[in-house]
Amino acid sequence: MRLLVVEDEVRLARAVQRGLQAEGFTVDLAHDGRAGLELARKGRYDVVLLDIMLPELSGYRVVQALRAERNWVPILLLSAKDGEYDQADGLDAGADDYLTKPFSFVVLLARLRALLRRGARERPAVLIAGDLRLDPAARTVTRGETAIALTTREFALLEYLLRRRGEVVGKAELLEHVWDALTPPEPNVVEVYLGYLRRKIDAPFDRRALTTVRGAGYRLEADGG
Amino acid sequence: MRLLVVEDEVRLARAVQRGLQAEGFTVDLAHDGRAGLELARKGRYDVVLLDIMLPELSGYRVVQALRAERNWVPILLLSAKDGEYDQADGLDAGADDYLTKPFSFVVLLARLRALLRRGARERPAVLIAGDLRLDPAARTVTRGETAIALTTREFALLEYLLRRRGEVVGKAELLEHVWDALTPPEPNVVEVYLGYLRRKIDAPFDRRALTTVRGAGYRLEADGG
DNA sequence: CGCGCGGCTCAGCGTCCCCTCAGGTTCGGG
DNA sequence: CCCGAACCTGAGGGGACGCTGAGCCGCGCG
Repeated sequence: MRLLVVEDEVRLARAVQRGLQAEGFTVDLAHDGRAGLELARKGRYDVVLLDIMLPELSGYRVVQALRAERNWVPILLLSAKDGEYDQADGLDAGADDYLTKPFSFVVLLARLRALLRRGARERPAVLIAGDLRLDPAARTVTRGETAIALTTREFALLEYLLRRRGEVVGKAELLEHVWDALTPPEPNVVEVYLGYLRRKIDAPFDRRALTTVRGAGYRLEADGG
Repeated sequence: MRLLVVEDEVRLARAVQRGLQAEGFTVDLAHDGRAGLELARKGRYDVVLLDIMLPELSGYRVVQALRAERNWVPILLLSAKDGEYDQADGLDAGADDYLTKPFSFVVLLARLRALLRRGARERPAVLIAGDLRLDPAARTVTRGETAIALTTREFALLEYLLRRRGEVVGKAELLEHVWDALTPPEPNVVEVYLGYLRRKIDAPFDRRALTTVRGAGYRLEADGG
């Protein structure tokens, strides 16, 4: 579960971040409205915690902007003042809930869980490169019409490469993101798994989507090979 | 739009009723938990406003009872005290939102609208995947022409998977949503019940609607297998 | 009271996956 | 052409994961 916390009060932001991380969430931070909007656009978060009073761009505007782009990520507003119109306006602009500062961590958690339960049942976008398709939600991969069965690790690797298709991705970066960073395995696993992927998504179709860039890493061709 | 207001403080209840009627809602009243539960069961309301402190049956219990019956009417809790655990418990019991008394009418309206917006999105009457049909209201399941008898737990599990058909649903998520989170059972029950379901809805028909995605969870195929 | 049923736990088993290792191959530089 | 570095690949061990049959418990009912 990935959360985004947009909050200009740095101490509070960090406290919330630590608490939520302790609960097992992955938490990104932004400290002003513009940065928050940027991140929310790209980040595919499960929930966004959004302060109303923000420098650069108010939380209210951020909600408006996201909704205008048909981005339905669940938004939990944080409001310092309890001026009722602010909150009501925020909700009408498309936020899903709000909390009044100061709030207790227990309440925050309960609200978050409620939002997550509810979910923005909008599916994450399908990743595509040529005729190669990967659906993160359904956890399926197809090339043309044929479905391809991948193991967990293979899937994670291909998803990462697809998200950065066209770019060269270093072996170290793959190790860090696709494998758990705690006890890093032999770098050789990357080669091994690239081999597995090639045999599943390239060889049977006589294609070459996965390119080795000697000394630099690997690249998934944007056109699918 | 029909609303139900369950509130023992008669003057407040009537005030809210008048206000909401002025906004164009149809508003029924109940003044204790038992009557509220009765009405909520039969009434097909779009939203229920529910006081937590109620004679006969607390609002918290009413939520529990309705959710246990898989009645997903959107519920907005009204709480007099602001003891955080009450609100958190209420939300965890399945309420959708809460307001702390005293609340302003503007905020109440905004929250209501947020709930209505949300509520309208989901909750289709009958869930379908291929020739597999599940009717939550009638509590029936059929595959093609044949009716299938399921136990309570099997039904709940299948319903959840159907609501997210095509997506992979993690074991933890199933535990959290299909089983009560209070005393979480062994994760193995999920496997056990998936086995039961397979024997009832897949094996007799020589189909494979329920797919295991090793390391990730289970997926109910959108086309029914 | 005995019985059946539904819900759950447990332990055993088979399978699949992940990772390592070692030997082979390719590539580029000198 | 030679050499080393980088990469590929087949084989295999060990562990994680999921499935299933057996069994226990509580409950409702005849």
